Amino acid sequence: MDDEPEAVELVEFNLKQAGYAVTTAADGAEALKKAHAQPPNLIVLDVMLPEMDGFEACKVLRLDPATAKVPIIMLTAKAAEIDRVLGLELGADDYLTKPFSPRELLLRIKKILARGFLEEKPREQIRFGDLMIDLPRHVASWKGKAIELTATEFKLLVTLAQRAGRVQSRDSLLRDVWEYESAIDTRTVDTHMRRLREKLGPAAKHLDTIRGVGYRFVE
Amino acid sequence: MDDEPEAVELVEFNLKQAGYAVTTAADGAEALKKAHAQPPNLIVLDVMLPEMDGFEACKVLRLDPATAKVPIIMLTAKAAEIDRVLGLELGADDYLTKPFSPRELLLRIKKILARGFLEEKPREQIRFGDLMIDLPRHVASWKGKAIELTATEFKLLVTLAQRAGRVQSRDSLLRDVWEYESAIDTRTVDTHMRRLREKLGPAAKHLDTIRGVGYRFVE
DNA sequence: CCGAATTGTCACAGGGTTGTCACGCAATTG
DNA sequence: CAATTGCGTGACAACCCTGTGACAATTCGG
Repeated sequence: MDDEPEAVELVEFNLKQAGYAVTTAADGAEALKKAHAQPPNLIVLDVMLPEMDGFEACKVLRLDPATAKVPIIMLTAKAAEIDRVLGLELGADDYLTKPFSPRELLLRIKKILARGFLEEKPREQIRFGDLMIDLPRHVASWKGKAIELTATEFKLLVTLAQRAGRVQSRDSLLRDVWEYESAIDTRTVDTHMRRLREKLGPAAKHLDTIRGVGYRFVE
Repeated sequence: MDDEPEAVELVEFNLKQAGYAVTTAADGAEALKKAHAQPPNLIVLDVMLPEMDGFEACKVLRLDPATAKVPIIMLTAKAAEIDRVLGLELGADDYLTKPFSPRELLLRIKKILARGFLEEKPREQIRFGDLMIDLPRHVASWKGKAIELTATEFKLLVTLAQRAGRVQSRDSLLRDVWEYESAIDTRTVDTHMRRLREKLGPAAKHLDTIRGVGYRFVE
């Protein structure tokens, strides 16, 4: 996403060399369209773009829910523009002044991706030792062997595992798993915990009971 | 909120000069009404007020959920009153003895606001030396080793630690930990303090008994 | 339409937790 | 120094909480 074709190619080559999947755009409008259609993990944006400049594009990217949280690295030709990048609360995550070395850009990208990936994105797979939970496949397994779980049991396990370490009260579980409004006092949660434990077998050691408080998933 | 009009004006002038938005009240009842309608960030309260004295007003402010957490600075004419301010678990955050300079008051205000705003969000983890209390995990540990606590003991410890340094009366503890309405006079609190101390072992040094008043968590 | 699986509720028992009391000691008061 | 007040302690019974077995209601698939 740059205005100089050869510079774009240079960056693209280097990033692909480093193992990243790269998509390019000739101008701001095209970049926005592509980013919206398939939000990338990171956007490198040049301030000087035909049609729509980088500042404007950045603003639009931030307003679009699809791309609002995608990290953005801005490329500026003049050092003076840095102030605008940082000062105007554009939401750019980092910036680089031209000319820059591809290696420099790579370092910045790695840094931001490392930060972002570790904190954000709900994992599609959760692993604790020999226990694996695959959300999209809706399957849990112990030492590679699948565990047959009903829909409710699976949701309960996922809810506990996603907040691993944290104690969850019965009320909170009824809200998150059963989507109940009011906290009815029944043994529903306990019963399902029992069934879940039975089916998990040795993996049930991850499920702790905190008397008087609730349940907790531990490593 | 003072009983001497000219003193009120002096304080008001100085605070506005310093950039704060100030609202005044002629007596305790009016102060309570205004504070409830639009809770301020901080309240300066004179002990000597017509209609309702500062002690009473302070108590009411603490009971009202809307103002329960608003910092309060008490102004007292006599040094002897300080004991009541601090000892009776009124919940005043600081006090000043008359006569005082506006500059002195400003300093206290700044100090309290700085503290309050920085610690705004209730911390999820509380550390005092080798003692660590993890609220979401519902775990307390000493030098990395977990301490087995019952639900009540844990809540008692958290309540004390969160108001570290302040004395908590048995009544106040019964309200916060046990959620009792009336203050039943039993040895309940004492018994649980004993059990908590036993389990804490060396960490029990943080738990002070203030004879005739209550308990306090110290560093 | 029927049978199997899933799911929510209930009663009950065991054991940990908790509130209360009596008692003794230490600190405070006069 | 004696009396008083307040706190720590040990013991204990009642209670609360959780796990469990059972069962009916519901859903789902054949």
